[in-house]
Amino acid sequence: MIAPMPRTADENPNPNQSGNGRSQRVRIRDVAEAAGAAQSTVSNALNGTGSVDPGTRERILKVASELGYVPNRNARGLRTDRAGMLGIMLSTRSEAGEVANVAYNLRLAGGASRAAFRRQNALTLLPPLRTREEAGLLVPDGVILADIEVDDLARAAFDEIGVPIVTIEADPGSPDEAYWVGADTPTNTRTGLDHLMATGATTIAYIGTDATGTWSVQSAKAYHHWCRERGLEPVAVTVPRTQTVRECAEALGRLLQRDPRPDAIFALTEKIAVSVVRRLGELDISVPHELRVLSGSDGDHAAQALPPITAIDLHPEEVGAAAVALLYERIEGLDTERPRIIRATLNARESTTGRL
Amino acid sequence: MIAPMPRTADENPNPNQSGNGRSQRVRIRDVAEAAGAAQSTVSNALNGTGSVDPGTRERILKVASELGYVPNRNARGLRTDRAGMLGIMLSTRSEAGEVANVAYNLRLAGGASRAAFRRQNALTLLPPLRTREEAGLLVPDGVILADIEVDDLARAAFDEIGVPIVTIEADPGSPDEAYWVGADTPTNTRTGLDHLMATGATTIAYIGTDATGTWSVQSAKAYHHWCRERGLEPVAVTVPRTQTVRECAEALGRLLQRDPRPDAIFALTEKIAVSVVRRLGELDISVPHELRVLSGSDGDHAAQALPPITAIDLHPEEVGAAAVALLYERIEGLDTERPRIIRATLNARESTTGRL
DNA sequence: GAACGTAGCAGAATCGATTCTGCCACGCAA
DNA sequence: TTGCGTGGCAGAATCGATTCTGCTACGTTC
Repeated sequence: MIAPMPRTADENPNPNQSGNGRSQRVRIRDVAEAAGAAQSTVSNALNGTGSVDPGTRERILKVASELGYVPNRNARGLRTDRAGMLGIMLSTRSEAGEVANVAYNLRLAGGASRAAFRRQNALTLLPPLRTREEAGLLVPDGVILADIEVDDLARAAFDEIGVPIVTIEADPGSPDEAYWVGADTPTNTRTGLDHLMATGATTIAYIGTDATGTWSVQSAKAYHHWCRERGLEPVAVTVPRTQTVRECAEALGRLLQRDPRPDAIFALTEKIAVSVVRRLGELDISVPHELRVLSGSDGDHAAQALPPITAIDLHPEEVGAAAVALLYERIEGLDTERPRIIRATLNARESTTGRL
Repeated sequence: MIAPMPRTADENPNPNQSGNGRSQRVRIRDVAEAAGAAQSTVSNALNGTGSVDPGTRERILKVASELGYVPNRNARGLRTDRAGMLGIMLSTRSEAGEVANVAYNLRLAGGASRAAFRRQNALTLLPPLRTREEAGLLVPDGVILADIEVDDLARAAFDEIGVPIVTIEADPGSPDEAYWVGADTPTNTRTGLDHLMATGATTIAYIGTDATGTWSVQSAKAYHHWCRERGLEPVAVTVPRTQTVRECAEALGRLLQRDPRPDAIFALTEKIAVSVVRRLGELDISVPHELRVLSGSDGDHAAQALPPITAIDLHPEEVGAAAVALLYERIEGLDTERPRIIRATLNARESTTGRL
């Protein structure tokens, strides 16, 4: 009978092949042997825990790097009870690929992905989960919830199983919760409105959506405040969250019937802004001379419209990265600054400034 | 049946708080005790391995379900040498959020995410990785590479560390590799061209991109074949992969100068098609009466254009799900059918058929 | 009736990290 | 000199699953 091979120290002559056996990665034990130290010392040296002689530490780090040591995530996780991954849910409600602001969300996820990767953690894309049972099947160390609206089932599910949460924009259902990352929407909206006024507008209308998320709600509120402060009558309409071209055109139509006719429009989303500009082209209404248009969110489509649309860049990659950072701080129980506000910038383009 | 207390007595009055202690999940040992069986038997019963008496098996499954047992992923992974996650890289090259076909990619990732979740595996979003070292920091069980072009560094990196790969569309750099999922692009292109001809077109032009990915290359090739078969002169132009509105308008301009002027355009991407239709509106060229337009990829923007654009729906969610399935089969060494072709459907709309 | 094979299960080893426990040597104070 | 505290490290326990080994009871075959 052949004695069971307890794993030889021999080099695998063919390391490229995804062997049928266990992958022959360098273990902490190998580092310890090569450095002439105990496993515990190597672990302490690499993690900065315990007390290790500086000389010993140096030697261990050198050996580990030479051997190309990478800790086994499962072993570490088993001991520390960490999954080594964060979750991100781009939509907590919509079925299929019906995510609302596609470009924003993809850039958001990209930024979060990079930030997690830098910490050697995985960012996993979670499908919409509604119940505690579903959420319990794949438990990340923490979760980022985007596009969250009132009474969100996903938030409740993760709350119940004790997974730390950070939301993108404040959760309208939990106004006291400070663990969120997003924009200073009131300020951004006012900046946009001020810009429109500075370009000569006198009657500024507003097109938002009927979504109940914080961004949408806050922006509309800020618009009304801004108007009231100036003694202007607000002229606001909303489109359904599907924001189809037709719906946007109809909303625009309602605004154009107003008397006096607005000479500027603050459109909350890129999709609305693009549809509005296109429709104005069809109606032969000159942008920006007869009507200025500004978008509350920037992206390719706004930048490439004809004319290019002035837009507020919310920097979604930064938002994603900040969400990951805040989430780790929450997981680790650190009492850091929150919420985390990402400053937006206004990209002035022809739709408000005319040909440059 | 006795209500078995997993772990020690319940001393956490605030289950929402992420406890500082180890999470109190049910372990296989708890199931074994409650069912009066050995851990090994429970494991065999749950995994369908070894030989377990049907009665015992039944009892164990019942107990496990009652206790809400969910296996610890780290412990399992440590033993089986699996990460329990797949990676997906939406762009192997572009920096930042410059993914090309945003809507397609987000739906692709959504489909893959669901499919992985159903197997209790995580789908992790990987940032663009170019080197073996980068890829070694976070090693998934397998990886899906989308938007792959010739001489792709990401493919090489994962190949070197032995991570199984499935690509979205064939890898133009490895034509013999069959582990890919995608569309039957030649057939789809011909279907679109046939549709244009069936609606009365006689001179069909083509606008593609200069990307070197298989989809782009194959479609252009199919167009030329199709023309040759019919003795028609191909009229094809390309736009840079940025596909800005301006670039698309210029490409269209070149086509309109041709004599005879085309009466139909096959536009490869949704972005091109939308830009073309908009530009035609500006030029007062009637769609579809003077010029029919068809898009090689469907999405919201095509469906909501004015007029709505006939488009080929590539069913990206299905592609993503199939990619996950094929990847698992590759990981498990199964010799299953490959490549996996997802049948596309043609959504006929007004841009070719006129008002319905 | 003895020998043998096998289904079913219990017990223990194992994966590779972190972390607890305890030993040793050394420095300093009494 | 003796005693005590402590830095540094070795050894071993531990996390929770899978899987190997071997025992027992039962049936079958000669």
